[in-house]
Parts: sequence; C-alpha cells; structure tokens
Amino acid sequence: MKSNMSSILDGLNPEQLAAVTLPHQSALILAGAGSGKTRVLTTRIAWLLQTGQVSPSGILAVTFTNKAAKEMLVRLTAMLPLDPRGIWIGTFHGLSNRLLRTHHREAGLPRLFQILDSADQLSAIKRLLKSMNADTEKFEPKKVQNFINSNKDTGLRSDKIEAYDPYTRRLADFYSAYDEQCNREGAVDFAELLLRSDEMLARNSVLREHYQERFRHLLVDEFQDTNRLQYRWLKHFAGASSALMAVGDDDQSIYAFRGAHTGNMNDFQRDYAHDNLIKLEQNYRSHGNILDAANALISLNQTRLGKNLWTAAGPGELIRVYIAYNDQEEARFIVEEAQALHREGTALNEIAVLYRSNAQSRVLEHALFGAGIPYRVYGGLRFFERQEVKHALAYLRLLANPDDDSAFTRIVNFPARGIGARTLEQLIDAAQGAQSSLWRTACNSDAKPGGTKGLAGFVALMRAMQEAIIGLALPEAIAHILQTSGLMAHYQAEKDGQDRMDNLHELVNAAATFIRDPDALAEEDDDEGMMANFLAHAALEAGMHQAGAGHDALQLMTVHSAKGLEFQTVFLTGLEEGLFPSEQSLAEHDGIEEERRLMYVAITRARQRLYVTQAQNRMLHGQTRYGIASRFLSEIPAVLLKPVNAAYPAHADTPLQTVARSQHSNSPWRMGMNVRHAKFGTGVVINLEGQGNDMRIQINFGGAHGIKWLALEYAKLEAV
DNA sequence: CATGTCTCCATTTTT
DNA sequence: TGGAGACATG
Repeated sequence: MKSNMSSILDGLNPEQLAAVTLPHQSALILAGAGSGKTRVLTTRIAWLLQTGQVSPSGILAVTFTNKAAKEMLVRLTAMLPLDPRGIWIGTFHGLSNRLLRTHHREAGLPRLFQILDSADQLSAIKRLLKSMNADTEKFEPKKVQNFINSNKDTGLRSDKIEAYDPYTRRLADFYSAYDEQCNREGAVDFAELLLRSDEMLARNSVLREHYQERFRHLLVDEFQDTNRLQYRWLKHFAGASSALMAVGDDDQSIYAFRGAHTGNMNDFQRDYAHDNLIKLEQNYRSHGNILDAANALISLNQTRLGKNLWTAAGPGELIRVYIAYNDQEEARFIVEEAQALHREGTALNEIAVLYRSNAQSRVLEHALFGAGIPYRVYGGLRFFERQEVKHALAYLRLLANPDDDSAFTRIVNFPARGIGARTLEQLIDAAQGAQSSLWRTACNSDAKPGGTKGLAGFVALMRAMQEAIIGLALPEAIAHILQTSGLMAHYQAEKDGQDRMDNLHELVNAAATFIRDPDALAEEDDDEGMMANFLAHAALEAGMHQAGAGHDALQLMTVHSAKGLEFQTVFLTGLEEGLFPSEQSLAEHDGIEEERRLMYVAITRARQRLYVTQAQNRMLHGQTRYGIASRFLSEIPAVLLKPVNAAYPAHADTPLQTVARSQHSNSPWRMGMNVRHAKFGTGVVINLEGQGNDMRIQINFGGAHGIKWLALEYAKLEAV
C-alpha cells in the first residue's frame, strides 16, 4: 500500500503535489498550458481514494467534453485497481441527464424524455415559428435558437426576461411557447438538461441535501469555460462538508462567444477558495523560446489572474516567420516544409496546421492533395449527426415516445410513402385543434375517409414494428427497424447510398457496443429504458468526427479545436489583421483580449517547432484582400523570431502598415481598447482616424448606443 | 417530388 | 469563391 501510494505521487513537482494532496479544503488551481493539469486532477482523485479519505461514491468530477471525461476515467483506472462505477465522472450534460433520469418525477419529466441536439432543436423551433405564423424574415430560427439558449445558459426562464422592446418581447414569447412545446412532446434540449437539474435542486431541499452529503469532493475541469448556469448548477452539490477543486486557466478562455464566463473564477475564489490558489506554471511541453513568445504576448492582456510559464527544457529553436505573397504560396510553403520534416522522420500526425477560420482550410487542402500528403481535417459531420442515422434514430424515438412530433415529421414520409405536404398540414392543424400530438391524431384519423390512406399505412407500419421488436435486444430491434421501415431499401436503391448503408450497419454495431457499456446500466433495465438510454447517448455523444482517423496524416484544424492538443511542429497560419485577430472581434467587448488568448493557445500547442505565416494577399469572400501583418506578430519579441524569407522584416512599409503603426504608437488610443464615455458608458475602440486634435475614434458602446464616431477634441473619453 | 437556378451570405463550437 | 437555402419547373 505504502509503496503504491508513493508511486502515484512520484514525479510530481511541488505545486502539483500540493494540489494533489491538498487537505479537505476548496481551492482554485490555475493550471497553465502543458502544466500537467489532467494528471493533477486524476492523481488527486486517486490519492483521495487510495488514502481512504473518500469512497468512490463521494466524488463528483465534471468536464466539458466526453473526451476529457473518458480520458480521466482511463487514467484513473490505470492508476488504481478500482471499479470506478460509483464515481460520478462526466460532462455537465451527461451528469444532468443521469440526474434527470433518476429523478424524472421530481423534475416533472416523462420517464423516457428525449434529448434534442442542436439540429433537432432548430427544427423544433422552425416548426414552432410556423405554427405561430411568425415572420421568419424578422425572426430567423437561428436567432431565436440563440436567444433561447443564451438565456437558458444564464439561468433565465422566459418569464424572467426583461423585455423593454417589442422585438425582445416577441422573442420571449417564442421562448415560452418553445418550452411549452418541448414539455408537450417530452423533449429536452442541451441547455434544458442543466436548467432543469438546477431548478429541481433549487426547489427540492431533500434531494439537494442528499447529494450535498454524498459528494464530499467536487472537481471541475476547464473551469474558465463554465457559464453562469453551470456554476449555479455546481453550487447545489456543494454542502458544508464538500471540498471543491476548480482547475482552469483564464489565459485559455476562448469560449466567451458561447457563454463562458471567466468571472466565475473570481466568484469561485470569493465563494469557496478564498485565498487558496495554487499555480501550476512549470510547462512540460514546449521549449523556452516558444514559451517566452507566449508569455510576452499574453502579458499584454489587462484582465488576467496572472501567471508565467517556465520550462526546464532549453530554449530550443526560434520561431520561424514566413511572409508569403498570397494564400496559395503560404500553402505551398507549408507543404514543402512538412514534406522535409516528414523525410527527416517526423510523423505526419505530429504536424498540425492551425487557422482562425474554417474557410482557410480549402487552399491548404488543395495544396496537400496535390502533393499527395495524407491529411485529416477536424470538424464537420459526426456519426450521430448524419442524416441516415438521424432518420433511423427518429423511428426509435417515435417508438419510445409517441408524442415526439419532431421524430414524427422527420420520418412520416421518409422513405417516401406518398404522404405529401397537404396531408401533413391537415394533420398538423387537426393536432393543434385537438391539443394532441401528431401521432395520436394520425391514429384517430382512421375514421375519416379520404386523404388519410398514406397516414393509416404509416400508423399500421409503426404498430407492426412495435409488436415485432418486443423481446428483441436493442441491436436486433434496430436491425429490424432498418429493414421494415424501408430505410435500407431506400439507400440501396440510391446510387451513392453505399456509405449511408454502411453507416446504418454501423449504427447496429454502435448499439451492440452500447449495451455492453456501463453507461447503459441505469436504474431501469427494461427494453424501453435501454432504448431511451441509447438515444440519450446518441444525442450527448455525437461520436467521432469522421473515419480515416488513426492513420498517419497531417492535422488540419482551427485554433479552437486545437485546444488541449499538442504537436511536435505547428504551423500557425493567416496572421493578418482582420483574420487573426478577426475583424468582428474588434467590435466585441474584450474581443481583442479573447483573440490574444486564442493566439496564446495556438502558440502553446507546439513542442519543438513553431512556424507563423502571413499571406500578403488572400482570397476572401471571392475577392482578393490585401492584409497587413497581424498585431500579434509584433507582440512577439523580435529576438524570438527567425525570418525564413527575405520579405521579413519589411523595410519598406506599405501605406497600410504605416497607418497601422501610427495607430499603435503615436496615440494613447488603440484598436480594441476599452474606454468610458460620460454619456454612453463603456465601449471598445474599433477604428481610428486622423492625427492629434483632428483624431476621430470609432467606438462600439454595445446595447442602446451602438457604434459611434467621436472627435477626440470634444468627447471626454477615459481609458478603462 | 426531384432537380435546376437564383440569391444571399460569410468567426470560433461542445453538449 | 462556394455553400446553403429558397423558389420554380418538368
């Protein structure tokens, strides 16, 4: 035991050790990039268990992604010969699902509630807007979805929204109607999973105290990415005897646009950690020059908790800067360098090409394809998001829950069985009149002659299906559904249907794998419960991005999706003003700081070698744009940079560069700066014009005041 | 109902 | 430039 115990602590540095063996207290762990964050988190859990301070059921560990949760579990079981079944390790959404399945009655949900993924939610909203005769020009479904989700993410129900203008009031009406529709159909979207759990625990003190007593240790990963609702959610589980450990890095907060609230870190310090702050600053990933560049850059951000990475490794190579004439030449350079590295023995999957926006991948892919270099692009459709898989799942959903109108509309005429738009519209009207679901209405419409023939056929088909799968295990049931629904036959007849058929077969396999997985073991183990659990799994874990992974291939991805990964060599591309930092970020509150954090994340992905590239001309939106070098390039100390072509440093500035320089140095006002105006409040500088007393500044004050040009001579402005 | 044509638009993404 | 979605036509 003793030797075992010391072995899990072996090799930890003093700060890591302090975090892992912290007494029963709450603490904030500020964990820099590459500082062994996941290791600390998992070793902490192992340490608590091994020393008998807590039993597995006393631990709640929350992550953002399934990948992170899985990795934690894998590393934990590698450290401890322990059945981790009692531990609650999972994503916010996964754990909420678990909670709501167990306490569906207390939460006011049907036992077999369905989970809507973003695409399901969007079509539910479209359906709703149509039934409310909303003007979808004025109220775009995407915008409505965004409105609903961002309010849920802040913990606001429709009745709590402060709507002072008719537009917002209408949005709040849609929100409220949407929630009603979801309740009627037994559907729950992603944000709702959290909000429901939050409300249930807020209202039900018996339940809350039960969990507070149970969980003695709460651990949260990537805390800087939590939104307001998630923090509120977490607090319900924290009782008087719970210790919370939040691990995060404010410098790597790059998800403000989807609700992440870095202020949670400060709140957490105030609410729980007090002055218990442990900084993990030793970096085990990158060489010194790379870290110096990252440190210098991020130090320009005003709002940080403060942290400086260091490494015991040597300085390593300088950062290579390449200024290309245009985007194609940038791609050509990367191809040549990657080929050379590969020849010298670097595995292709140790080389990553990062970009700010997905559109940049096209030119790169073209060049790589032409050179015959295998590559893999991250992003895109995932397994459970493919249309054929969603169709198949819709049959399951309708069988599990006949009130699921989304599933009904998706499959009632797919494969085509002669039920046209007219029939469907009549059915929808009838259902609305009867305050009933489409399925129930369709069942009753048998009596009416004419026009319902196709519908009657569909009802009969589903009923026969329901009969046939009784007693079948999930994979067999799915296989049966694929045949009798006509889905298989449909794709067989299609000329490019082979891939889709393969995916449908894969779905059967996925079900077979699932029923062997501990995830599937819920309180209820009847067939219906199993099916509901599988559907939840499909929604919560959309699966791998695409096939063709695993093989040795160059990695192409956005900077956002590179977070958490590392590579021997990184090409950081498109370092141009307007692209990185992105144009629109300039108008956002704290936009530049977030872009800088993004740049920080990008730099710290590289272990040995980092290339930064810029294209002086780039095809964007069908037009050639002349881009000046990103300010981030000049924010890296020149001594760390090594130009690899003659164009750098530019001795003769282009006019645009001169303008940029004057904006950078002569005046105290800079792009992206936060300022306060006596009347308009705080805003961010998005443009500058002129010199000295003639200077005008364009500022985005957000909200009611919006974007304004102000003459510096008259406007009283102060920096914030 | 499938397919062609037009128009509009354009960060970042997990659950 | 090119993809997605709306609309029209055989």
